[in-house]
Amino acid sequence: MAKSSAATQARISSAAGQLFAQHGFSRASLRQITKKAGANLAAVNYHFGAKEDLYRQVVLRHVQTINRERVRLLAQAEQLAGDQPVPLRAVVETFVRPLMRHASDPEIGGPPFLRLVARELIEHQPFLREELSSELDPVLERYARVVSQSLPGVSSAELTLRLQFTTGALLHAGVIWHELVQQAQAGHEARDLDVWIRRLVDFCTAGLGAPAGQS
Amino acid sequence: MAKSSAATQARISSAAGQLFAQHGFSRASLRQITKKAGANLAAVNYHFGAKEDLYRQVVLRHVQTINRERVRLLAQAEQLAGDQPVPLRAVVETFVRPLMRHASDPEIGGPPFLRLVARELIEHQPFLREELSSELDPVLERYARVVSQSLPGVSSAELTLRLQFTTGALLHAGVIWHELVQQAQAGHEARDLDVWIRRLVDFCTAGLGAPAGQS
DNA sequence: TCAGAGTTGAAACGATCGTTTGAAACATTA
DNA sequence: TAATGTTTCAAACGATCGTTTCAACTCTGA
Repeated sequence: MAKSSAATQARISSAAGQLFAQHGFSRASLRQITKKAGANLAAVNYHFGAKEDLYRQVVLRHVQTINRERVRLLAQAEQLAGDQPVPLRAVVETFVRPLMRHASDPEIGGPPFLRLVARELIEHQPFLREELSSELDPVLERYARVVSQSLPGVSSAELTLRLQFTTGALLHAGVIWHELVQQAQAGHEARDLDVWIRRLVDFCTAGLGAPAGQS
Repeated sequence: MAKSSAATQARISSAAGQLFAQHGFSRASLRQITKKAGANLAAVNYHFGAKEDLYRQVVLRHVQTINRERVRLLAQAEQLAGDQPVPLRAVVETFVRPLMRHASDPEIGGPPFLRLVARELIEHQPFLREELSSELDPVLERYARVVSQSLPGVSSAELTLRLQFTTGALLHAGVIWHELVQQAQAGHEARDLDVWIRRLVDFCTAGLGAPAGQS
């Protein structure tokens, strides 16, 4: 019986992921979600508790997946660099690529999910703010340390800020990329994602390594 | 009698601006708005039509104010440069400063309004998408032309994209700046805004002028 | 001064929302 | 098979929403 329960939860979670991403927390109704999932309306409250709990679970699942992949790639790059500092461009790649890949893969999240993350960073829904911070902040601090080794001339406060700017550029880029792909009736696929990532990495690498303190 | 009508509309519009910014379109209710404005619930539909019309008016008012100031500063910078290309850094300043100033001035919009703009660029509410695009796109194209003169080595497509990245970094920076100011119990005020803008301009200027096409 | 347009007000309408309820259906264990 | 715990289901609850209605009020112009 536990099998049926898990399957229902998975269907609801998947449908919720798509509808929350498309319409946001308050506009995606539980009736929409359960209908798309082929489940009963009451199933959400039975399996997940309140609507907020379902939302929390969906958002954190995406963010955790991306962050795990980032940490994995970053460790790999560090190993490759040996005792030299990791090249800045390689660090940025590990920061950008997992999120863009996640956004471009319909299997795991698909383009719309990026809006979900971007929206969440803007809205900071009170009931999820802390959990999201405790998930994101350690990774950002890790990146700040690694980047500071590649850029010894830039202060720590400056780098923390620039990583935030990078995050903003990345999120906005992802949202726009999604819209462009939708308009351009597909046809490009994976290669274009690589071009997009390269341009984004160009931009962010230069920004992170900018000469500091001009007037 | 027209005087009373205009005053009521202004109170509603102001209250709506604050509440839409804080809670978003669907979560800010007309009952909240009219209560804050000291007006009757029916006054919104009487003076503005539907809730969507009120929202549209509020968002466009902010965006138009910022864009007018951008164009003004850009023309001023062009005049100062004579027949030389405008220095890239100066162009970025005219792009960044009006939005950050608008966001930091409680009189005209205040910090929360930035969330409203950022959210709108993510959500693209269907009923306002076109109007917002027709307001933003010409300005972005204007900037693409000016920047391309300062950066003759970068292709037009690349620059358009980099301006989008700049927009993303700018919006995210504004949202975060608002949160930090709230946490840090003020005390810093205008000087800190300038530091913040300088750092953001450092980042974006370097990003826009990045060497293109690395692997 | 008085008819009439413009504006405000209280109340209600219909719709949708998240959540709860209690019975039916199901699988599992004794 | 009988008993037990788990999951599904249809239905309803209470609350809130945007909008409409229509009477009361206010000010203008002849």
